[in-house]
Amino acid sequence: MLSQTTISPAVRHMPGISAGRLPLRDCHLLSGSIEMIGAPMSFCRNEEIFGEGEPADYLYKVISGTVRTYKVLADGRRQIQAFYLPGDIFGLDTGDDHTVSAEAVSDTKILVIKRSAVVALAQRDGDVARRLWDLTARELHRVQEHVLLLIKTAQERVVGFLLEMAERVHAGREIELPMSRQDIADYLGLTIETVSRTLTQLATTAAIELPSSRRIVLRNRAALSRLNA
Amino acid sequence: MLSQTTISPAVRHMPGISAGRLPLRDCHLLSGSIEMIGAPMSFCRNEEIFGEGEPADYLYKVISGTVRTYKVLADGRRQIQAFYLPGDIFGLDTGDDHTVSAEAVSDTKILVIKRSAVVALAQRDGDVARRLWDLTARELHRVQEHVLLLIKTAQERVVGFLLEMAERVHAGREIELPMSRQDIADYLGLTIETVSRTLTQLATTAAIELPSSRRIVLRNRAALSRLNA
DNA sequence: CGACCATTTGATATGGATCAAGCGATGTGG
DNA sequence: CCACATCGCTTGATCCATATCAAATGGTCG
Repeated sequence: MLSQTTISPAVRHMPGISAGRLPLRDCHLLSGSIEMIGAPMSFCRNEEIFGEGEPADYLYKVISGTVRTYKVLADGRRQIQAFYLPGDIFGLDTGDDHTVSAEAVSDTKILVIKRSAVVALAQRDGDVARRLWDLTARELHRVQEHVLLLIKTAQERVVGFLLEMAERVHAGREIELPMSRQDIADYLGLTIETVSRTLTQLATTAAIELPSSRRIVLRNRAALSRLNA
Repeated sequence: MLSQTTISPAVRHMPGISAGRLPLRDCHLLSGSIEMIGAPMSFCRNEEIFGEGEPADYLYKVISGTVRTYKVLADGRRQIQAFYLPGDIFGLDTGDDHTVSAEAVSDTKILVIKRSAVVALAQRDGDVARRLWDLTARELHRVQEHVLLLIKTAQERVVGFLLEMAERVHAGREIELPMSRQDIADYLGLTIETVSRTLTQLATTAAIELPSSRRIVLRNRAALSRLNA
């Protein structure tokens, strides 16, 4: 059982914040048009950013690196809800308390923003409020796509994941995955073995190429899209 | 392929709306505190309310009956995203166009509200904006729970569904399901046969009772919660 | 080089899908 | 009022995709 009362590392580690003072800094919070107060923080690989059940006093924007949010079921199964890449905002999937835990997938820099400041601003400024709503609606849409992934076959899930990642990192043909096979498996509701087998099978049929386990070349996007159901 | 240009029945059938005039009526849109403009409409069993890809110009509040929203994959599989019961608001899971289709599960009365009116109101009134945000966040939370359901075993999914429905209809021990086994199956990512078998098995172990196929008595909630993982 | 960890590969087991038949309620026409 | 069609649901038999268990491989760091 996860503790309901621990303080999130994002607060623990940040001098000044727990004392009620936020380091002032201008930065673009919401897709680059609203000036906002935030503090940059660093997390190393696998470090916890916040835990399920903790008060959700902050919003987070990924500067560099990758973040995973997840839940662990009673029997130990872990479901990854989302991966957040540079530019993505997370932590608004919530009411008063976090309903998921968040960890750094790789060494990560994150902008931490006091939620109450944003909410207060939104109360006065309709545009900010609209932005917050849009962000949440976008997140909702993403989770709905995730639901669709989870009813598909293993091959369709893996292909869907690759296409999603390719689009989000907007790389060319080759993508660098920041997460492990176990992370991918827990995101797709599969086992690590099935993910691995599916990737090698895709490589065998020349749809992809695997220069290394974390690098994947999309060799035939048309074929992949066809396999995406 | 679903048409991208058809007009939603909610608009087609409503005299006055397509002509730009909304019947004026006071009603409580957002959990009962904001006066809003809306028009009541009726849909009979299995009638379409709106279709995927249509412009999302309205929000909907269920007065009586039940609504399902769903997507159909290319190969014909149908995934039900949500069931909406009396009091629930749907149609805000979207940007400009509906990303899902909506149908009446049973004969249903729905309040139809012009989206632009709500958005305009939210722009001026921070409380309304906050309400919209909350509603979307709540929907997000619901979908995240749905994701968790989909990685569980068949028995856990069915039990989870029963407990969810019991809570939402806040009935006593006996719940009346408005939807068919096929609807339940498409919500849970299972087949109709597996849903049926799981229910009879739960009945055999005395966790539930099945007076008729649509009526289910939760005989042992503690046992059910234990089976919920 | 050797330990460690992530990943791949192989062999087998199993939960749920699929295919197929039976059953019970509801409705319709004779 | 009954014979019969229809539809939703249940039950049975078999199959298959993915999980599970187990071992081999490979890459990284001391």
